[in-house]
Amino acid sequence: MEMSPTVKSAVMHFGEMGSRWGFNRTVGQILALIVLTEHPLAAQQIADALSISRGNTSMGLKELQSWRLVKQHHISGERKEYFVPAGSIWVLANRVFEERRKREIDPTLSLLRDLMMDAPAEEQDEAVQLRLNEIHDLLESVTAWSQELQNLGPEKLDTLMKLGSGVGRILDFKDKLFMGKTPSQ
Amino acid sequence: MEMSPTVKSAVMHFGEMGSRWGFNRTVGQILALIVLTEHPLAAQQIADALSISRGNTSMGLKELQSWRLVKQHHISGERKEYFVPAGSIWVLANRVFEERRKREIDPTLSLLRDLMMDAPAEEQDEAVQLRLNEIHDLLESVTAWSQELQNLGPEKLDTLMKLGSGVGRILDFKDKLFMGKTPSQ
DNA sequence: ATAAACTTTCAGTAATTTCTGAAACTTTAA
DNA sequence: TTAAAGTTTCAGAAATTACTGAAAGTTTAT
Repeated sequence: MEMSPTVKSAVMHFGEMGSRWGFNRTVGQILALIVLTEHPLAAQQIADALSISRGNTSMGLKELQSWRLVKQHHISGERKEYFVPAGSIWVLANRVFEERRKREIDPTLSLLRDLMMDAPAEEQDEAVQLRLNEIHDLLESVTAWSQELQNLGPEKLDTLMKLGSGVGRILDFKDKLFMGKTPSQ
Repeated sequence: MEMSPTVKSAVMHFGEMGSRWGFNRTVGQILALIVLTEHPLAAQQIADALSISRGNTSMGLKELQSWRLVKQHHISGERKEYFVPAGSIWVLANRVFEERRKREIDPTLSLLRDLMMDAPAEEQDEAVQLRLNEIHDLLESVTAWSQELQNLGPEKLDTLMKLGSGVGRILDFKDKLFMGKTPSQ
């Protein structure tokens, strides 16, 4: 399974970026390869194409499945498992986003909650509590909002994004309309 | 400079999370310490509080300045440089967000542009081109939109976030109003 | 110009993360 | 029940990343 020059560049790049995106080089490369290949790929084909060990390939595929970016695809009559992207580009982007939120924000949110519980009795550092509170609230808003956005679904989200600077106008507008009877949050 | 137990837990946690957030343990710890301390801190104080070498502290501070999360604060009459957060929690969150966009999305966007330029002449893999295009467009929308949101400024952004599921309703609403004359873009 | 007070750099070391490949495991078919 | 075809695991090796501390550099005061 030879990679075309274009695919090769893209795969290499996704490898480089891999670590910034929360996984490692190999995982990034495998993802790119699967996404850019029209047909399902077997683990061995992936290992060959990327010149990596079979073991590493297996780990990488497991990781990608845990991120729900890649899924197995059984071809009837075949013994091997094949792999394909778990959805459209849009779905994949969403999954990365969500998964990262889980890994990057949730743990901090939970620590902050704990610290805010424990501390009042024990400490006199008011200012620190305030700061922690502020961080907590911000992270909580972001989390809630990102969930909200995901619930909108692709089409509406697209509308919203295409709206661009129009968002500002719509907000002003809404203020006028609902002035005084804004449903709290 | 002793850290209170609360500060200590938070600092440790930010250290752990550091790598997920795009910097390393030490950098995360330094950031937390500076954010949670009411008064400006000198490099040496930071090194002592965290029990890390002076050299490492210097690197960390440099990194945090390159992220624009921390800035120098000169105290008149003092020879040392002190360090303080570069702004409110909200500003800091924004900076992290923006900086990460630069490091995680922009390079890919530029690679995709290149691949889309080069390739048409050279290749027959239509499908790959389509995929790359799709990824490119998605990343571009996200980038444009995140810039849009930052331009809204804190208050409006806050309104928007607090709006929650209301966003959906507003969008329907807008469709009715501007039906047919939606500004194309 | 010198020294004191402080900062930065960087070569080498330590710690962490990733990768390999062989062994153990699983599944299917005959 | 065995062997063939495949997968997963994991101990150790390789590669990468982070940290230390000593040396070089900078700035300010005298």
